[in-house]
Order: sequence, then structure tokens, then C-alpha cells
Amino acid sequence: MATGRTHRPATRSRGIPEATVARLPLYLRALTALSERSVPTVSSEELAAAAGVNSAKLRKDFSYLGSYGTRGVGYDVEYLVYQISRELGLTQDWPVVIVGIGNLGAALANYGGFASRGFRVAALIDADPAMAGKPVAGIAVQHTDELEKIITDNGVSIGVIATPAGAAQQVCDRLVAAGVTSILNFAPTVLSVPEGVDVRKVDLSIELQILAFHEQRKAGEEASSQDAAQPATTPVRPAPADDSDRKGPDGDVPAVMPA
Amino acid sequence: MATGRTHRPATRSRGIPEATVARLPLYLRALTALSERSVPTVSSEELAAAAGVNSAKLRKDFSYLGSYGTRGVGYDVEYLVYQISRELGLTQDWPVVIVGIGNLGAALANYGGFASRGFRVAALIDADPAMAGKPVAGIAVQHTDELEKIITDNGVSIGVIATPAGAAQQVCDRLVAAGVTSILNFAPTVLSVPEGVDVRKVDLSIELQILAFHEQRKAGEEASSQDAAQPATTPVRPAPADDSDRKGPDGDVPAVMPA
DNA sequence: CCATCTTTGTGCACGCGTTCACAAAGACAT
DNA sequence: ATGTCTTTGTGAACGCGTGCACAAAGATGG
Repeated sequence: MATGRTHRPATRSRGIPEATVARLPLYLRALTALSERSVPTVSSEELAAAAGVNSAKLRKDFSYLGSYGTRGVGYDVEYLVYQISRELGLTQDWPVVIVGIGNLGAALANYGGFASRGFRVAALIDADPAMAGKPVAGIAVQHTDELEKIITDNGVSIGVIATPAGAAQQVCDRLVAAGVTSILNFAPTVLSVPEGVDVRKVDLSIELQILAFHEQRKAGEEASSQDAAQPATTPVRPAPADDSDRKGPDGDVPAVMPA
Repeated sequence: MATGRTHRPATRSRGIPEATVARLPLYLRALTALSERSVPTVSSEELAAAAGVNSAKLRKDFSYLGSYGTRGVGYDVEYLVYQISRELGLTQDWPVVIVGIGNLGAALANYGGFASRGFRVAALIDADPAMAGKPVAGIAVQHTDELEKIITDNGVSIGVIATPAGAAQQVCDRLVAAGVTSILNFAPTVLSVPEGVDVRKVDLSIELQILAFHEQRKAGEEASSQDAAQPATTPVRPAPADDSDRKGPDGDVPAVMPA
């Protein structure tokens, strides 16, 4: 996923497919809920329903971890919680730093799900000197100048970037230089990192745009013609030397455009 | 389930693959930046680098939209911005409601990227009566009781859920019943919705757990054995008939072993 | 101990997505 | 015009992920 250049297999994570890894937290959450209700065992069918996936997929996912089920019975909830936690590395403590304590950064710092499972907010960092010392979520914000020291002193390997887009790459570079090897990026920018550093991005506006696409498709089966027909700026084609037999702006793939 | 048609095409959105749709916002962002710098044209190679993807992939993605490039030159930036915007449905206005104005909800309401491109925060809704009338990001929070009326009056089709997990499904149901057909879910829960409703989820702790997995792998190439060996609760196996030679909690290298 | 029933674990096939590699198309110089 | 050079658009191959369908494994009852 890293925006680096080389194309890593990315899926050869010790034999466990990336798609499976992405679902393990989902299973873990469902299992934890069952555990709190003292449910001793669960079948793949039940657990799959709770996690919102196909039961065959769930069984195949678990098969990558080992044979932890009992045929005819199902899976032992507690045991599975432990196994998945261990596989995800949640049995150890992960100190995390959040850089950029604006609205979003503060919300993340206050987010309960953070500290709940293995993750601990080691520090909050912001570039604004006025923020320094101010407590957010019970933790005093520190200035960006301290970044390198904080990372090394606390052995932080996971960083969260919640800065404006303009500062993200610079912050990223400093985090990586200081030893961070996993980054969760909330800034709307593509981060480029060296090989071996993982980057995952959470991008609000991208998600909304994807929804808008499907929404338009759903609504625009027969009534979307006038909306996009007259934009502010006329969609003039770049005028390619010869404009005679162009297929037209809509080309051969009319997509949503009415015939 | 999707028993209606051919088992959930999901990707047959009129010829444009889902994976491509997910990248269009990325291209659009890079193109917008170029546009602001008054760059007239851009090659697939340059744009791909800016978006952090492979150039062949980018060209193929664009080919689904039509033939908008000029061989030997590249793509006209302005024209492409328009085409992608139109394809994503960003040439029209999308009123959005945010339900759950806690730390996260408030941060989302303040998020600039929201209103910037086609999306408009039509209302903020919270279940806490004390919040009602209080302005957040310049908009007065309204009580949950008004939810249905707000949706229908404003013609809202996109809803953002930023409530606690416990309330998410209920809120979701009400949104859908009121006419919302696209939901962006920030609550750590699996939402179940009827056919025809799109749900995208943004889950902080899942992203962190995925990072932790890779982090553990990177760090644990030779030192991960003792960490998980002594958990608080001993990972007792559910005691199957035979417990002889289990691979053990840290006997990794399970199933698939690369040749 | 045997028969039956439940549920796991997985072989297999299929389809989507990615990438390579190259022919087609157009710009540009002569 | 013609040739050369650049860059697009895409055919084809390959690999990953998904879901079906079933045999193996174990529980349970007689």
C-alpha cells in the first residue's frame, strides 16, 4: 500500500492474505461482543452474520491462522479472541503519536477505541506554539520541535497524521526519519515513503465522492440530463489540431449521458 | 441478501469498475492541484506519479470514461477535471446530514474538504437535547426528533453517522426509512441495510489494527516468541479430544509456506 | 461400537483487477 | 507530404480474492 515506487507483493504477509488481515479486526470485534455476553462457542455461520461476511470466506480466513475450530461444534470464542489478538499483534502495547491537534486530531485523541485495545496515545504533537502545554484528552500537547525526541524516547513505531494537507508530507518525512514505520494518514494527500514503511489513508472526501458516484447512478437512471448539461465553464475540448471527426465529448461510452 | 438480480454485480456500474471509481477522486485531486498552478496538459506518467499509482492503471481507468487524451501530448487538465467531476456527480449539489455531534461529528462538520466540492452540510443532528440549538461550525444542531423532517425537507440522500456504536444501527434505520440511500459510517459497527442502499465505513481502530499486524511482522522476524508467550489469561484450548501436538501459540509459519 | 448429524476445512472454478507490452494516433520538424 | 518521436489506448496474461460444494472430522445418541 505504500506509495513507494517498487511494487511489493504486499499480500505475502507470512502467508496471510491482505484481504484476510483486513477482516480480522472485524471478526475480533464480533467475538469480543460475544465474549462479553459469555457465549462459549460460535459457529462460522453465526459469526459471519455478526461480522457481515460470507461464512465460507470466514472459514477460509480462519484456516490461514490454523485449525482453531471444532467440527460439529464451532469455534471457542475466548480461544479465538486470543488467537486473533495475537496474530494482529494486539497482545503487546503500541505507543502511538498523533500529529496535528486540530478538530480532527483532538477528536482522535478523545476516541475511546484508540486506547481500548493495545494502542496507547503516547503523545500529541502540534506545530502551533500556542497549543503547547494545553491538555487535550488529558494529555499535554507538545510542540513539533520535540517530535524526534518523543518518537525515540517512547519507541513509537506508529504515527497518525491529522495535519493540513500542506504539512503532511513534511511531517511524514520527519516521522519516518525518526523511526516510525507505520503511518495512518488523515490528510488529503498522497504520501510518499521509503520501502518498508506502511501507509494507510483515511480520506473523508474520497469516501463521499464514491458515494456520490453511486448516488448519481441510482438517481440518474433517467433524470440526470439537465443537471450536468450546463456547467459554469463550458467543457470545451482542448482543440486537437484537427477537430473534424472527433467522436465528441461523450465519445463512444455515453456512460450517463442520454442518447 | 441480493437475491434480486445476478448476485451483486456491484462492479457493473455501467461499465466503470468499482476499483476505478475509488481512484477517480484521487486523480481529481491531483488534477485540481495542477489546474491551480495553471498547468495546461499532463501526461499519464506525470499524473500517475502525482496520484501515487501506476501509469498503465491510470490510462486504463481513464479509458473507461472515454478517450479524453491526445496521443503524443497527454491530457488536458481542465477538460479532465470537468469530465471526472461530472462522472462522480460533483457538478451537482449534495446535501449531507451528520448525525452524532460529538468530538468526531464536530470535527467532520468543521472539515473544509466537506463543503469544498459539491457537498453541503445541510444539518447537524444529535440525540442530546442539551446540544439542540447550539451552533457547531456555524450550524445549529438539531434534535434527533427532527431527523425525518430534515431529510425529506432538504432532499438529503447522503447521511454521515458519527454516533456511538450502540446507536448507529437505529440511526441508520431511521435515515434509510426517511429516504437516505448512501451512508458513510464512522461508528465501529456493522450496519445492515436494505438492498439499494450503499454503506461505506471509516473505521479508525480497524486501520490501526491492520498497521499493527504489519508492524508486528516487520519487528517480529526473530523476537516475537516471548512477547505473546505469557498472556494474562492462558490461552487454553477448548480441549478437543486430542491436544497432543498442537502448533502452539507461537508456532507460526502455519498453513501456506512459500516455496 | 456403530450410525447419524452437525460443522469445519478446503479443492476448485470463476471473475475482477493489475500489469506488461505494443500498435495506433497524433504532434512536430523538415 | 513524409518521417520521426511521443504518448495514448488496449489486448492479453496472470494473480488474488470469492464463493460453491463436498469430504473429513468430531459430537451425540442408541
